[in-house]
Amino acid sequence: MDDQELFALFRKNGYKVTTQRLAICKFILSRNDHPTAEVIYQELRKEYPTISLGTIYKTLHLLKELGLIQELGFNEGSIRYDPDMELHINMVCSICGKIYDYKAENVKKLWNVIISDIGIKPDGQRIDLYYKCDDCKKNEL
Amino acid sequence: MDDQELFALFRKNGYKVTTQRLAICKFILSRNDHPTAEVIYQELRKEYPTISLGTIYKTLHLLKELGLIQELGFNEGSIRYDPDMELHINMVCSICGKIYDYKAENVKKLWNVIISDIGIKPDGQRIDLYYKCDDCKKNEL
DNA sequence: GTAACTGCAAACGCTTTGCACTCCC
DNA sequence: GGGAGTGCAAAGCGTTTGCAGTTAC
Repeated sequence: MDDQELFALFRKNGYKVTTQRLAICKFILSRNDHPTAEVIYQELRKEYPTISLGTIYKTLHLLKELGLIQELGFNEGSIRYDPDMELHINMVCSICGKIYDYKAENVKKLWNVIISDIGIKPDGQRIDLYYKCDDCKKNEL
Repeated sequence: MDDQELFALFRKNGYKVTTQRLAICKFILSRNDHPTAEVIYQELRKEYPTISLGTIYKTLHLLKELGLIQELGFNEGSIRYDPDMELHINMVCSICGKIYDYKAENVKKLWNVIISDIGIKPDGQRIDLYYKCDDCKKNEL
């Protein structure tokens, strides 16, 4: 999604285009490790020293409303933000908490079988798979 | 799981058996709607007026450590506690937030196919399916 | 008897809110 | 110019922690 499309999407929904919104939006859309608000804040502060956490949260809510991202609550305390709205598996390291997305045609196919088994119309889904990542496995010895 | 088994499990792990622990434990194991700590507190307060939220949280952590329950972080703010440690789908109403578990042999079978596709050894998983429950669908009209 | 547990209240951390100032349109 | 958006700081809320008194064993 390029600047043009973002501009259009914001305006269409009656929101103004600001430097902060663009920056937050482009940042979150470019990451697939599901950063927390704090991580986004610390990263963006380097380029925009006056940006505030309040603005980060308000913008993230806006992006959620526009359907660009989803919120994933974990029990580590904070919420993570995931810009991938398609069906995928969140691969979560059960030790360090690192996350990456796993996407495959077969997952979609099998998921559709499950959905039709249950017989309801889904609004969305969240699939987490907990495992030990390579780095953490090494350090376990 | 009856009282005898709970007693044994606690003692085996070096924990004392107290009235509060038994009550919290039996309460959470008997529910499949994944209550929050606050809900557990309000319910148990009826029978045990002096029980405290602190004790609820400490006991829930203990039960998690013993592998009897899992914590599910949602973005509504609070954590929910799920006593079903087997593979299942959390059916979450995207409007009212009500949850029930969906379990089926076919889900396990299909999930195993996905796991072997990915090729890792899983530590656990969490599968949420968001949909509109019958009550909420009715009220939408 | 004593170590572990409870209840209470204070502390904590993430998120939300309110408000004066600023900037988009 | 006007209203939406930002930044700041205070408030909110679920959860954790510390400690004196209590209980299991």
